[in-house]
Amino acid sequence: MSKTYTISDLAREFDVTTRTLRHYEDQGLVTPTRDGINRIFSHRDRVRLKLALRGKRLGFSLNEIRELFQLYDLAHDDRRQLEEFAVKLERRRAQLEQQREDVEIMLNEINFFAGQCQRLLTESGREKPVTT
Amino acid sequence: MSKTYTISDLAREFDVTTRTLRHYEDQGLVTPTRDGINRIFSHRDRVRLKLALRGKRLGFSLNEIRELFQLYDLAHDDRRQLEEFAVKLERRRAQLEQQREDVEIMLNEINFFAGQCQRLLTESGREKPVTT
DNA sequence: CATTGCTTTTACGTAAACGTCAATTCTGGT
DNA sequence: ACCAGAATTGACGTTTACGTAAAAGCAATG
Repeated sequence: MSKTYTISDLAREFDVTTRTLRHYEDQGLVTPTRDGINRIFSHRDRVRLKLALRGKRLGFSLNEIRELFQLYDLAHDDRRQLEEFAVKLERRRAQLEQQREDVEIMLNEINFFAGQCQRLLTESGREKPVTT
Repeated sequence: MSKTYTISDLAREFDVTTRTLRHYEDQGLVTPTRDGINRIFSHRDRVRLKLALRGKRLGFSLNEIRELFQLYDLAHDDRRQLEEFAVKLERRRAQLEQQREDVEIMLNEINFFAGQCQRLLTESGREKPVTT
């Protein structure tokens, strides 16, 4: 008997609304069982939610995320599915490597601009010195 | 007299539709001049487009991107604007560092799964050997 | 000069990812 | 028994980022 979560447990923990969790169920990203009418989320659901939110931060759509989940679930037996999975993983990898590059470039730019800002701010600070 | 571009020049180069470029003009991301009725994009527009598309790949909204452009344009004189700019840069930096971490995690996962796939595929390849 | 090709504006359409009621229902506590 | 605080299911609304179709204007080319 492993740990379970209510909808608001997960909502709190991951800082999303309950609406979001219901929506993710509709989209097949999580598959909570029921206690009567109430949703019960498993540890697996929690993991999937975490993965989904990471995917989202990286700009993936819920469809893409679900597709990966499905392929991961199905790809164990079927060879065709497995090959398809491998292909999609390659695409993702390429995309992620592009993204890694983008992140580095932007971080460099931001560091540069932040430096400029600091310079300008401290300069104008000296022009108009504080009374302390 | 520096180089200029037509709408389809840029569309081709960056692999977007002309509709997208018009939309970006509406949103104030690019500011082409006119030759009669036709748009003429400058080098500056090209740079901004490139920045905008990088921002998009990282999941930023057009609003956020435009905001950064505006702040960058205005932040040279006004100290308040400059401080605001610095604050927003910090937020972006935090977000990008989160994203960098996300990318690394996902790349590791993908590498792991891709490895599994290869293993399974070559295994099943041996079970059913090719006739060559 | 007619066609082809690229451009324009206007304007409605759409998919994704939830937000936001509304109307109930359930449950724990007093 | 009763009330407050979560939970539920619809179902319509909203924002973003374009897609798409329609109607029209220039420009070169055969």
